[in-house]
Amino acid sequence: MCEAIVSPLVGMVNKLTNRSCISSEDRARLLGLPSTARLFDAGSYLVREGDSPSHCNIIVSGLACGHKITGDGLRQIVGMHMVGDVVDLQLLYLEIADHNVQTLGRCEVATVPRDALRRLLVEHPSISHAFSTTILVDLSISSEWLLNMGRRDARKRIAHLLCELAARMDREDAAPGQDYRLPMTQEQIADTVGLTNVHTNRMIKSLIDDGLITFVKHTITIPNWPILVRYADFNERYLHIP
Amino acid sequence: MCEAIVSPLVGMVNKLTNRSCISSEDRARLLGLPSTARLFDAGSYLVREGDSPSHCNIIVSGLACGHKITGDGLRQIVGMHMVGDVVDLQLLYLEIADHNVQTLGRCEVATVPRDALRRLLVEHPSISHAFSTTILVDLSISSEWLLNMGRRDARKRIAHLLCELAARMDREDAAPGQDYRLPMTQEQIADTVGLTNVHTNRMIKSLIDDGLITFVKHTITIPNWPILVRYADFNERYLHIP
DNA sequence: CGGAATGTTGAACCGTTTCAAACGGAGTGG
DNA sequence: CCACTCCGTTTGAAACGGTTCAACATTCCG
Repeated sequence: MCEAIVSPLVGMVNKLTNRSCISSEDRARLLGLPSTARLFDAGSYLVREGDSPSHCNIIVSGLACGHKITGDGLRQIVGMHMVGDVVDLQLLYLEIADHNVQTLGRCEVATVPRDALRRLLVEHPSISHAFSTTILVDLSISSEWLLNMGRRDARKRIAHLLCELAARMDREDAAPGQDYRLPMTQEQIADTVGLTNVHTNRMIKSLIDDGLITFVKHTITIPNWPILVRYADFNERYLHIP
Repeated sequence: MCEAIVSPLVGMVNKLTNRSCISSEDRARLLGLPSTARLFDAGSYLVREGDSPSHCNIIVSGLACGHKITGDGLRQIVGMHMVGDVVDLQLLYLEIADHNVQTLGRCEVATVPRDALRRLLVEHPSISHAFSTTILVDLSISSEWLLNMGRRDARKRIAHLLCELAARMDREDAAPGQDYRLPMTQEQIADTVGLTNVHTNRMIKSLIDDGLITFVKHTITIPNWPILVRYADFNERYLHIP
């Protein structure tokens, strides 16, 4: 019995394969990309606005977020990246990054030369197809976030985010409504849903008090999934889970 | 002097060519797609959430928007489409639409069989590259909208939107700060920035009173572009205009 | 010209922010 | 092992920005 060395890119390949049909040769090509994995502390920057890095980052374990900052220093988180995600998909086709990417909690990240990845994209349509699909799903999530921030009140907004994360989290058992680890501070949640940390705290409290969720030690539990889903007006269609 | 018949797709091809390097053969292939153009009244639906249409829509003239609706009927506009845009890029790689697309003002729209377009994508990497770039720019705009809605107050939010539209509008002279036609009602602007129509009205009024903009007969004028840009905290980097 | 859609205004109300202070837990050094 | 600090959470009270509702004015369009 010999344990094969697992590429840090398996997460990425699995995710791409789920979303799109990729031949086993193409899978092998992706896994064959030169990559190095590294461990980052919570709050490390992986990409900074204005950068034009020569490497792409892929989450191997942990969580990261993309964010932007206004002229007067207010922060808005514009996306969440989970295991298997390429956090800088932007750089596949655009030259400079227009937002920052930062780890949430400790995070293992694989690095791949941008050029090597780009070469695969032009040479193998099905790989390019898979990445494009991923970008479209990101865009779709982004649209739902706009709806969430623009048209739902604070409590629903947070509930909706928690539903989405539950649905997107990579877990062995597919059933939602289980616990999941959420290595975010309440301030970061606030920056995700466009509220203040104080008000976010009150609303989370009230969700807990009403028994809709549990939130201890960075672990979210959803005791009754259908109830939270209905309350949050959550419809997972926009996630395009196959 | 014989006037050549112009394909309704020239707008699209120009836009793609601006963003990405496309050979003249590929340009010809795109222009050669079978297409039919049609005129739509204001408020016509081009795509509905849940649809899986067999055709893609491209704006030939006019303006359209994408929007989503919450469970209790509140609307949020999640994207704006101008001439040359494929309004249902989603459908290039995903099967079902997760938001609606509706015209704003009268709108000329070209229609292309989805399969024909998809075939071009797999056969010609540079075409696929161009569309992917477009999707990434849309995603980038979406992120900036999140920042705008989440972290800027009502007046700035509207000012920022008006700057963005000025910068994105397809005009002969590239200089911003000129007039542009904006065939939207204030209610639609409200639905774009996540406010009520009443408050939107007051804020637009106050922008006008302070001389930052002019807005008569669906035409926006920006008398002093740098001042509005600074006020709105607008940085066009996220538009990735080449 | 008439009716419907859109824009405008006022006043009361409420959800969210702001500011300030206290609490709790984790990690560090004496 | 305790005292200390740091960071994140919690709570209260007051202020503010944006909403709501309702009425009226204006523009658009058939």
